Amino acid sequence: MIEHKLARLVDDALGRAVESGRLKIARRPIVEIARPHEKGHGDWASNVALILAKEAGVGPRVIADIILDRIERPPYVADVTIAGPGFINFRLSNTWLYEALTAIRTQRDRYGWSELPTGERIQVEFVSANPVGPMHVGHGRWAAVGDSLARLLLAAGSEVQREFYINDWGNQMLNFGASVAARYRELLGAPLELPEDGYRGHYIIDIAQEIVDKDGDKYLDLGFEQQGKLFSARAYKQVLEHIKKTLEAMDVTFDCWFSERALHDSGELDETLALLEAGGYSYRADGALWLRTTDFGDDKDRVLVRENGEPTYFAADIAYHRDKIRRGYTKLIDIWGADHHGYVARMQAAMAALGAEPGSLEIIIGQLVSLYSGGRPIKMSKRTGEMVTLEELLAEVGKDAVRYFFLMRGTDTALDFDIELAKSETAENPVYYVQYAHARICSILRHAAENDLAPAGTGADLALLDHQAELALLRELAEAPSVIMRAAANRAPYRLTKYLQDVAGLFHQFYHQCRVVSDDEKLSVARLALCDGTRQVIKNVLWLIGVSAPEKM
RNA sequence: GCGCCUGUAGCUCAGUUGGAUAGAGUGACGGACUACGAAUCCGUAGGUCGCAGGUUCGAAUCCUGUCAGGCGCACCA
Repeated sequence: MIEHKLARLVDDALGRAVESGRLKIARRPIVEIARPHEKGHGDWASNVALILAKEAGVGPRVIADIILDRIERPPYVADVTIAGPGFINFRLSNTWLYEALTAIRTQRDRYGWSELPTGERIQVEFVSANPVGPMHVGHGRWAAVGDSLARLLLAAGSEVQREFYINDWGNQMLNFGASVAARYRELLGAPLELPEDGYRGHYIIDIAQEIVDKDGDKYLDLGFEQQGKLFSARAYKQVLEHIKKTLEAMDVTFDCWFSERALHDSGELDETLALLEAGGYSYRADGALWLRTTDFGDDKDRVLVRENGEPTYFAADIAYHRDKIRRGYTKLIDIWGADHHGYVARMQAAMAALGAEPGSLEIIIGQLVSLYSGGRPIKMSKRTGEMVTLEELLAEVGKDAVRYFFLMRGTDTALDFDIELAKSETAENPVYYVQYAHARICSILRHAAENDLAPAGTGADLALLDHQAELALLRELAEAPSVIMRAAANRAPYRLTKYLQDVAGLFHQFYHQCRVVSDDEKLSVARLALCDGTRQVIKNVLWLIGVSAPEKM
């Protein structure tokens, strides 16, 4: 990437300045190159002279001068100047932009991807919705964020595995089963005896109805408890299938569906508890077994095994993370909703107790989603009178808009999702703005083909692209690799939507200022190459957020 | 009471890890199709970066305090 080349130029000059004794500093700082906001300040700038001023005991402009005198100027550097308080500004010649365009059109679907593997094996665990009912819109956000993050990490050169943790054990499962049993009895004529904290959703009736349809009153004589066990085992699979289908409709797939129950059955949970005890991290008090999470920064110790002998969800979760560690990932990423943030400290404490390396578990907390319709908040589904489900949202606004909207905001800010806006096919809707740019380019390329024109191959006269709109677009396209790397490093897929809007905007501007297919064949061919490169970049970045790149709309 | 997140244009939000004159979209107003997609583009207007201190060459960004909103503080998951 160009900024790395420039950083090296500055760093080399700095090295020479120090060697010659002209500049006295103890340590050379990491040279950072940034894009100035103001176009008049050149294409790239370094602030290294300002950083060094204090230590060197001379003014930043003096230091900048010293560096400037020693800096190399390869052909792609048109000009280096000092400005303001001591910024070193680079103006680049256009050749590097043409090289970037050629790279896009050579690397194709791989443009923007890292050429070097990181050597990391990263596991991303996300959604992990309880299999006791339909997913809500919040789950959709974690699905979009988690899947895009996985794609980003892959592009950044890591090996990635996606995992869904199935909470198929514990009170909620019993409760779920009991709720189905109550509905089952009701359907067969008995009065409704829903458990106090039972599930009230209509889908429970649907599930019970299915059992009635298939097996009739076969189970009616069983006790309430037995019915519950039987039905929960049977119904959760059904719900899980439903979850899977909904996620697939979002183009989100998992490499592994990990069962909590399996941890109990395999003895891994007991093993983990024994391990913690052997390490001296647990103790008995008030009839329960506790983990000393306060030793690792939690504000109170946490129960592992209840007074009644049942392990807590936390205990199972520790066994689960131990299992992950043993599978050999170099990094674990969990994506949780904001309603679980209170759980972070104890989980990190447990990781430390397990002897995991600090930082090996990253927990991303996503803030919650609120639904709106034309600016008015909605909580309930019109159809069912219950929570709006992810499935309904997908059916209503479509996969592309759902994924795009879920990635329009930083993960740590609350998200307002306006259904009417997502459905609208107008300028207000950024999904269409970006997709329109892609479709428009495809249309131009089709039009060109009808006139026997094709984008220039490599070695064509790209230097004809010197209109300011062309150069601005080229500059933006050339940034894709660093945008992608930064988004991956910051676990911030939402930056991709911003970038897409910038690229699409610059393309539309270019389109209005520069006629692509014209009588000037050479210029047409060069501009078609620019169109083709833009199309490729939009397509690649859309893939990273899981949104389609339509050729027609 | 404690912890996490968030306060930036009328509205919804960016702001690339501390840089130069804080940016988009939308809404409002005014313009641009006899040629490649007007789902587009151009122009105008709009700011005490919640508030008060501090750190330094330099702060929307870091620190402290404070106000406001969201979420959470289980032997639930």
